[in-house]
Amino acid sequence: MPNVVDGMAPDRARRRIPDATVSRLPVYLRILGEQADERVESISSERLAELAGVNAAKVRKDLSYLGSYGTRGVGYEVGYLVYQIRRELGLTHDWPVVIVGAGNLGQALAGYGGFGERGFPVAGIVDIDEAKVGTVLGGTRVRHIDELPQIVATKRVNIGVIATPGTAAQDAADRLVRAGVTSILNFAPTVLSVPRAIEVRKVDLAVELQILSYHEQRRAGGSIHVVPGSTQRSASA
Amino acid sequence: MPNVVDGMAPDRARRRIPDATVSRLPVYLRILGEQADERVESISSERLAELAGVNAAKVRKDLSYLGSYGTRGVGYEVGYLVYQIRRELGLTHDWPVVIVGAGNLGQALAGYGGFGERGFPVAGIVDIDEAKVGTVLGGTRVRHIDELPQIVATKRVNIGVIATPGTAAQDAADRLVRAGVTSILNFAPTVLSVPRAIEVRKVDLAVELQILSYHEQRRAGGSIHVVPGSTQRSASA
DNA sequence: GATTGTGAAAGCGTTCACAGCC
DNA sequence: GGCTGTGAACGCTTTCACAATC
Repeated sequence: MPNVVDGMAPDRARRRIPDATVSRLPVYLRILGEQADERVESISSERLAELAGVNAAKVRKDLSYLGSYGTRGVGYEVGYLVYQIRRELGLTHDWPVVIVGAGNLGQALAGYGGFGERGFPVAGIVDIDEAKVGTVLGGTRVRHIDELPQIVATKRVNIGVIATPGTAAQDAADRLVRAGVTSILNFAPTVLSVPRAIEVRKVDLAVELQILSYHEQRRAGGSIHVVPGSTQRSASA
Repeated sequence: MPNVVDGMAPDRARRRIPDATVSRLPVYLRILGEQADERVESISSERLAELAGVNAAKVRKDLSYLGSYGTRGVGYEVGYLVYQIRRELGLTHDWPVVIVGAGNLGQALAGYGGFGERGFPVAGIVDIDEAKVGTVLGGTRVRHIDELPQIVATKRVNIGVIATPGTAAQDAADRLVRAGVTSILNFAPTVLSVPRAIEVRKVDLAVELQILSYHEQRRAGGSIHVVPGSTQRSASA
């Protein structure tokens, strides 16, 4: 039996949590936060599942990887669960991020504000284009990409965000890695080549749209060239 | 048995393609397009896999769902494969999209340009805030959200993009569905409730960062409170 | 009585390995 | 000889179903 010293990680915390579960924990966390704001103190897997758009068994399995933090016949204490998920996700402190690329997307990300609120303050935004250097985005002055190592070192940045055009993305990644960043969120439509130790996640907006296009095309009946739009009721599922 | 009229969809095209494969086809498509631009006429699964950052068996399995379009001992003809993937993804014609929300993200998406190039022209952008109506973003004038039904009907829009704050996202979804949209790309951190027939995909930037945070936290050693940053060489994987 | 936690079953997705074909 | 196409094996994820617990 693992001893619990101070409410901190028992053995459990060292066991690897399945990727699929890790990707859902942030969703549970947001919902639990909202529930806490509404003074809800206890929640069942059934209710949490409903709010998260998944099924209850999945919620219970997911939460069981964190430990046995529920009470049978009752449910989960919201505040405690928030604490445990935050701890597991490493959200007990802020993770400053640096954004590479001050184009449209970089500007939007810097100006978005939601990052900082959720524990990912923008420590800096850089661009290779001298013309963009000095302009202010979301309260952060754009600096030249050559200053990347300094920003990463002084602000203790572990996470880099690539918001450059596809052609510049590999260079951005190389610079981030050299500067000491160990995780990258890549918005460019490019497969990055980085050392194995670097964690990369990719968000490709065009890919998402193309997946939707596939489903639209299917419901239109495949090869038959239906004019898209307006009065569809659509297929079954 | 559906008859094959003109090199269009054989039986194969009606078979459902696994989700995981559908999500990779756009990646192959982009790479094949780049290869075509460089006058590459034929490509092996090995090479395509390398460029896509996956393994060769996966590429072959994925492509086999489209049909047997390769040549043993040789590889795949780039141009033909591009054609087949585009057809399967429904990219033989444009899919105009409408963006709801002209805040930071909506502006970035409208101004991005990459959408139109890849077959998803911005048919309109709407906001509920009168103050934003009339301003021009990426060549498109912002219109009031009440005009949504008109835009969807006249421009034959099937895909809606939600770029509102989380609190407004469900209302945006309701309006999109009422206007006749059948697919939604949701950037708001909210689980949408929509009719089953509506296809929804979600992109949550904060979730992606939190997944990275999880991995950073793990490499830092879990409960031990390591100052993030600078001179890490990191763990094994 | 209600609800969790979890083995076991079922379902998907990935990888292997090799027959089939050029 | 080289490379595709694919059954079979494997591993991960989801779902079921029920004993354990409050």
